[in-house]
Amino acid sequence: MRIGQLARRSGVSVRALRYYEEQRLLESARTPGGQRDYPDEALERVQLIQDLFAAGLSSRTVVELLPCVSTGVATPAMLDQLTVERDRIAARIQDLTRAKTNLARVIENVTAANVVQD
Amino acid sequence: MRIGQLARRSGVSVRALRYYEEQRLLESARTPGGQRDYPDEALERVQLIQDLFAAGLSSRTVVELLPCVSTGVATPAMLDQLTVERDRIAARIQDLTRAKTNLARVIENVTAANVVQD
DNA sequence: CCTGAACCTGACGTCAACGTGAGATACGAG
DNA sequence: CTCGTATCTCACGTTGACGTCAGGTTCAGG
Repeated sequence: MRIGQLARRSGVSVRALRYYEEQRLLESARTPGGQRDYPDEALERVQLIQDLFAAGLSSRTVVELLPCVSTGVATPAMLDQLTVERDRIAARIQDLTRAKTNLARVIENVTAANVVQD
Repeated sequence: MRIGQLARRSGVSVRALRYYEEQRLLESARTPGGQRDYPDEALERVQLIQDLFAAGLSSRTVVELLPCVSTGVATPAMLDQLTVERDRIAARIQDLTRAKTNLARVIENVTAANVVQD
């Protein structure tokens, strides 16, 4: 599969895929002409990378954790980092939940009676 | 209260407070000598700003919504934006929850038996 | 009056995850 | 062989929320 097709399938840009390779998050074989050629598993991998990015992990962290995420084998240090990140995400969820509750309360109050003309 | 004290109390940097003023998120009186002088309510306001930033709102969005958040009075457009932001946060929480579940599963699998020496 | 800490206004630096050309090469159909 | 589209490698631009440095001013205590 070439880069354009992988981009369309995964929903990320061609530029992003090249960036992932530059960051060593994703590798590719090359055609004799030098164009990237991805195996089918690349699709899952890209989606996983997006998930981790969406969770707020940096590319540096992702590149450290990807091996054990995909192979299931980890060093104690990697295991440590995994739990650190999981806890960070949990804390972030708490923050967001608080913020959502705040906004919802504001909406309640405003909806009640205080909507005003422009 | 001067800027250094507000910074210490709120836990944000002096630079950040000046930035908030630049973005019209926070105003200040001035001493005859030109130094910023904040009322006590500024502390709550800074914390609110931090909350909204933490929720992923941009300063532009915050400056639009702050009036109704603090006064409880909104135009229909503001009400709209409020719900948009609340829903965005809700969606983000979903994403994070998925990512957390993923990481937790990886941790489970790894913890089982596959921890390896460095 | 003096001094050190705190404050002031620019204005440029940072960092991550790409966006956006520029100019050249590869691929597939006809 | 040709043409159009896809892809390649630099390499600089973008965005947001500040960090940081420079050079000068204000404030409070002694």
